[in-house]
Amino acid sequence: MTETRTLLLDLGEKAVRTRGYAGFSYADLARDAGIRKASIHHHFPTKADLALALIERFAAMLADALAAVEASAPTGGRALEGAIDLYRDALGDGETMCMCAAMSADAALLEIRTTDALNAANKAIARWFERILSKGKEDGSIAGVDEPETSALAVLAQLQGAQLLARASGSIEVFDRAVATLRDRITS
Amino acid sequence: MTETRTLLLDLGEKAVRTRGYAGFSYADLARDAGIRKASIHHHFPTKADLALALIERFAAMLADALAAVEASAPTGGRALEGAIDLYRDALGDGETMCMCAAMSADAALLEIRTTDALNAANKAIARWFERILSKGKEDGSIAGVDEPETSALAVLAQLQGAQLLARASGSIEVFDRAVATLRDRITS
DNA sequence: GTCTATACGGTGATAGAC
DNA sequence: GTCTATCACCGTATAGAC
Repeated sequence: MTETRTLLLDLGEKAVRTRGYAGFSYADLARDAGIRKASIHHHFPTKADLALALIERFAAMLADALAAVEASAPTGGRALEGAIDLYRDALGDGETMCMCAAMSADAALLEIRTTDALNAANKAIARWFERILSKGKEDGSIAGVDEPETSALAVLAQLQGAQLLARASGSIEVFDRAVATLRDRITS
Repeated sequence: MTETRTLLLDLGEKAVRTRGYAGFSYADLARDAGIRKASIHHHFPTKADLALALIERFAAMLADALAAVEASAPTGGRALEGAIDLYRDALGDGETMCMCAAMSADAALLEIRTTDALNAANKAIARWFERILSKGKEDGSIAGVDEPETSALAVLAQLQGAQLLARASGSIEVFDRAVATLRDRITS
C-alpha cells in the first residue's frame, strides 16, 4: 500500500462523505492530492474501483473501531454510548456522513460488487449492535430491548437517519436531539 | 402550471429520488419527457431552479398526505401507522427514497435557498410527528413517548434511516424490519 | 413552447514519454 | 509512479428561428 494510494483513499473518502459518489471527480481529487488526473488512474483504474476500495477500507476501519469500543466498554450501555459517539464524530462539522449512509444514498450509481460490499458492511454493523444490545439487555444497562436483532436494525436506522437530518441542517445539535431517545435508554 | 412543467416535475422527482441530485441530467429528463434539453430550460432556467421547485412541491404534497392521514385516523397510533406506510410506499420497489432523504444526502451540492426549503420541510414533518405522538401519548395508543418533541425527531430519523438501509439492500423487507420497533409501540 | 445549433468547460479514461 | 497530451463524450446553459 503506497503512500499516494493511502492519500487518495483519504481524500476520496472525504469527498464521498461530503459530496456523494456522483458529486466529486478525479479532477477534484487530483487538485487536492497535488498530482495529475492520469496518476490517479494508475492507483484506481476506474472510479468504480475507487468506490469499491473506499467501502471496503471503511468497513474494515469501522469494524476495528467498534471492536475497540466493545473491548473497553464494561457494559452494553457503555458500548452503545461509544457507538453513538462514533456516529456523532463521523458528522465532522455537520458536513459529512458515515460512508455507508453516503453510499446508500447513491446506491443506484454503484456497481453490484460495491453495493454487495456496502450491504455486507451494514450487516456486520447490525450484528455488532445486536450483540451489544443483547449484552445490555442481560446486564440491565440498556432499557427497551425486546428482540436484539430487531432493535439492532432500528438503532442503526435511527443513527443513519439522524446523520441525514443533521447534514440537511448542517448542525450537529439536530443529531444530538434525534438520538436523545437512544441515550436515554442507557442506564449504566 | 402547464402540463409539460408538471411532467418535468414528475420525472425530475423520480430522478432525484432514484439517482440523487447529481446523478441525473437534463439529457435524461429530456429523453424521458420526449422533448429537447433546451425546452427544459424554458420551464426551469437552471438545474438549481428545478431542485428548488421539486423540494417545494414535495413538501406541499407530503403536508397534504400527512394531513389526510391525521384527519382520518381515530387515534394517534393509527396516524403513526399511516405515516409509516407513507414512508414505506415512498420506497417503491426499493429503488427510491423520499425526496427529503435524497436531497439531504446531496445537501452539499444544493443552493442555500434549497437547503432552507429542505429544512423547513423536515421541521414541518417533525412538528406533525410531535403532534401525533402527543395525541398517542394522551389517548394511550402509542407506547414509549416521553417528550413528544424529542420522540418526533427520533421517529423521523428512524424512518429516513430505514429507507437508507432498504435502498442499499434494494429490499423493502429491510425497511419493515428496521421500523418493526416503531409498529410495536402502536397499541390501538 | 419547442426546436436546432452551438458554446464551453468538465468527465472518466488512455497512450506513451520520462 | 508521475507526467503531458489527447480522446470522445457529456454537463449545463444560451441564442435565435419557427
